[in-house]
Amino acid sequence: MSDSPRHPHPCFKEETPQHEEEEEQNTRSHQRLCDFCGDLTALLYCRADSARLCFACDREVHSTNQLFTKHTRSQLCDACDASPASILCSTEALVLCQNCDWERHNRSVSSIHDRRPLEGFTGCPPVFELCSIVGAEDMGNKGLFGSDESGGDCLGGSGVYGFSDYFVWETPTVGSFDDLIGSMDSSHGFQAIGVPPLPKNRNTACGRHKEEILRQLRELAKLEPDLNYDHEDVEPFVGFQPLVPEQFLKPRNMYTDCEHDAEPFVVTSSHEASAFQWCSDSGEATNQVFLPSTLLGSNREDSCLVPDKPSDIGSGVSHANGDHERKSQHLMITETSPVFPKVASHEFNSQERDTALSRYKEKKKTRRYDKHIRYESRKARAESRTRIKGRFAKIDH
DNA sequence: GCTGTAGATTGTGGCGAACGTGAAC
DNA sequence: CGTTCACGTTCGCCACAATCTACAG
Repeated sequence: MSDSPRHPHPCFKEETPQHEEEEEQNTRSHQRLCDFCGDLTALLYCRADSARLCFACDREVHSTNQLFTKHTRSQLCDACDASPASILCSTEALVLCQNCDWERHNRSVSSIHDRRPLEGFTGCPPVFELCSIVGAEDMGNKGLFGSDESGGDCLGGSGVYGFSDYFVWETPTVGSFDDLIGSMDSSHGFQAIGVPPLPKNRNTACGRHKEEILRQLRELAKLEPDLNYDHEDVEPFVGFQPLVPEQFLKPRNMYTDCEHDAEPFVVTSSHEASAFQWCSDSGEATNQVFLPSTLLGSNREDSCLVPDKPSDIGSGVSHANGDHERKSQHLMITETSPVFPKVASHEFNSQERDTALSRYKEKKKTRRYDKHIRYESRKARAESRTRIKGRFAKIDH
């Protein structure tokens, strides 16, 4: 990741006038040609292949055998054109990789941008699913399917609705103990964070190359034999198999762009998976919180079990940071969860839930998944130090 | 509020041990 | 089913400059 830290990152540039920006964008689209055909603009990035691909080549490459379909692909970062995007900045309408996101939003002004994580996808999803994935559903309806009757959601209203939910995952599920910790403050205890209604614009996951995406999807749609199937009747996961059942059961795959991510979202049964999966639109289901299996252990409950008061648990871990303490947090919750008073999650009022939710979102926005060097001088120092078996050696003066 | 000082804390990377996982038997 | 092995991943260790914090003047 730290390929060339000394070079100014593409994101690190001054504001430019619009025409310069457009010009630059044109130049950039030439720079991000598909590694496979070398012709079309690359819009996706495959980590496994370390390749930038256009939609057509992506389909070609990853449909060749079962193994390739497991490759996770993401949109290509709009800023550096070289890394898989994992963050969507709605404010700037950009999809960004971790580095670019950090550099772009590190500054106080831009840090308030509306950002959320993006997910990759696997398999060879049909075009209408790709529309979902890249958040081009509206465009998809009009441009690909030639129908706008479905109300702005090409899958909307039907049972297959919501694939993009997995890719633009804003649903603030408690994913790690960090999140739980982050949800605690002096005024809150170990709060249940409900699953709120999905954001209205959650499907908008396109970045700067929205039009090119649409164009390529349209081309792809021409090649797709049966595009006009009935979405209600269609087998929703055909050609897209691993995504819902398996991906959901393998949390690391869900966060394939976030290898350091410490928020394993584990759904340990199909029942739970479906609960999370389909109930998001109904308010009734919003009380469910899923905890990582490591936290849940044998004490897992479908509802979140939390103490009324922050008291001991909160004070014990609220200041915690660092590996050791994080480990002990895991230990703590695992071991102490039996003593949590069992409070039905619906007993938490909506205001508390909203507060917890907003804290979660804020934390999620600022979370960094990759290693970040805070002090370059220390890094330089560490690199130049003498070592014995990897350990820093004492220098005799 | 500002400045200087002293002490405490943090962060940095490479190595190897420990650990986890899956396959083979 | 239990054991062994191979392989991949995670984590602790180390020294010390940089940074932070508290306090006094």
